[in-house]
Amino acid sequence: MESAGRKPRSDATRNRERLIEAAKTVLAGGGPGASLEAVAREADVGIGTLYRHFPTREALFQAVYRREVEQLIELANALEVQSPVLEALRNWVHALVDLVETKRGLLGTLSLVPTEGSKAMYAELSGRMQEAVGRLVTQAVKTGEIRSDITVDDLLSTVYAVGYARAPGPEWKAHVLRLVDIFLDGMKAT
Amino acid sequence: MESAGRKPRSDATRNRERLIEAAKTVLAGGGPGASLEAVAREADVGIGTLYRHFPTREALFQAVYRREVEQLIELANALEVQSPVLEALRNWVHALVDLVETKRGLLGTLSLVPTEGSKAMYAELSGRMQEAVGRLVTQAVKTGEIRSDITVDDLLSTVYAVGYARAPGPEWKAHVLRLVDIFLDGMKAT
DNA sequence: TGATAAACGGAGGGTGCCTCCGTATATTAC
DNA sequence: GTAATATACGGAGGCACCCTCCGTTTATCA
Repeated sequence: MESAGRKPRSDATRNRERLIEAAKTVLAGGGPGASLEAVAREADVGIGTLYRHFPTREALFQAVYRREVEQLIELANALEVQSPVLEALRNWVHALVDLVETKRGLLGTLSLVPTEGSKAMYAELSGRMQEAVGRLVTQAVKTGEIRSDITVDDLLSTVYAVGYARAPGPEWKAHVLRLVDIFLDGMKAT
Repeated sequence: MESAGRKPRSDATRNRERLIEAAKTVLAGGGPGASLEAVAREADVGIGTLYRHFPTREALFQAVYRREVEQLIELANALEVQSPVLEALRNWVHALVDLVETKRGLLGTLSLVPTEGSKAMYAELSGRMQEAVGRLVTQAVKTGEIRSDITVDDLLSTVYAVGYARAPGPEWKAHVLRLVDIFLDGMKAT
């Protein structure tokens, strides 16, 4: 029995995926009743299974966050062929707002203080994401759809700032999307 | 027996005070082991007493916060006679950093979403505080110790921004104080 | 198809949340 | 001073969550 070569059991992979999905659903909202036991219940697995896959809250957070960002990167790549590019950008930014909501919710609910390790992960993912959406921005500049002095940073930091400044609540998303859309309008080439 | 006219029992007032003090000590740090039961233990009262005085987390938060801000206002008044005024301002701002730390800690530990009621309280207290420290700023401008274009808002919003931007942790206070001192230096009249 | 490494689930011990109520005491009236 | 009573106290108790541990189940591999 070669333990290193053995394929991971199929139920393990499946349960891991279900747990990440459940964690996003249950915890990201951050509402009352959010708990790791609730996550396990939602994923329809035992609490022990949750802890085996994710020994710490941090590990669970990282898994959800990583998956979300990966999807955001894929989305940016997929949108590269869409036109007008500005519309593609708008779609992408709306997805980014979802990410901010999820991240804030998770951090709040799990009451985590970012550790050194998570900061490193954050930096790596953030870099890759920036590169992916950077291509969209460059393209939009090239086609003349947006002002030429706009950078990826302008866009991302504004979305983050707006998203974090607004207090969480039922109106959060609508409010943030509205402001973000105004900003996107402002980016249009005159 | 006129229930409305009766003086509050002395032990009640005392315990209330002890609870507020304990809440500040135990919760503001926000570290693990922070809990309402821990607050009651620290205050040396039963858990029932805590809940009688502060039926909700919000109520406890408000009591601590209000007391802190009142003290900050008194401090500003007391410092009006100190000179140089810039030194008085510096002392006051350091106390403000403590408040930001406490407030962040409490909100985090109690995982509160500000309600309408607390926002109103916040606005009222914030206004009174601004007025009190505003006199210090005005005076410092008059004596020529700081640049004449400095406003109270410049000072307060910078302290808040710096305080909230920096992630909580053991280095938080040192870091924030350093940045704030740099800003204060920058305020000096040339 | 059997052996076994890997994964599962949930009981259980500890803690926190909040309520409820019997007990204790500060205040008031006389 | 003392009795009456409004007021406050403390903590037991019921419930949920946290996390660990381990007996049971199952997917993989020979």
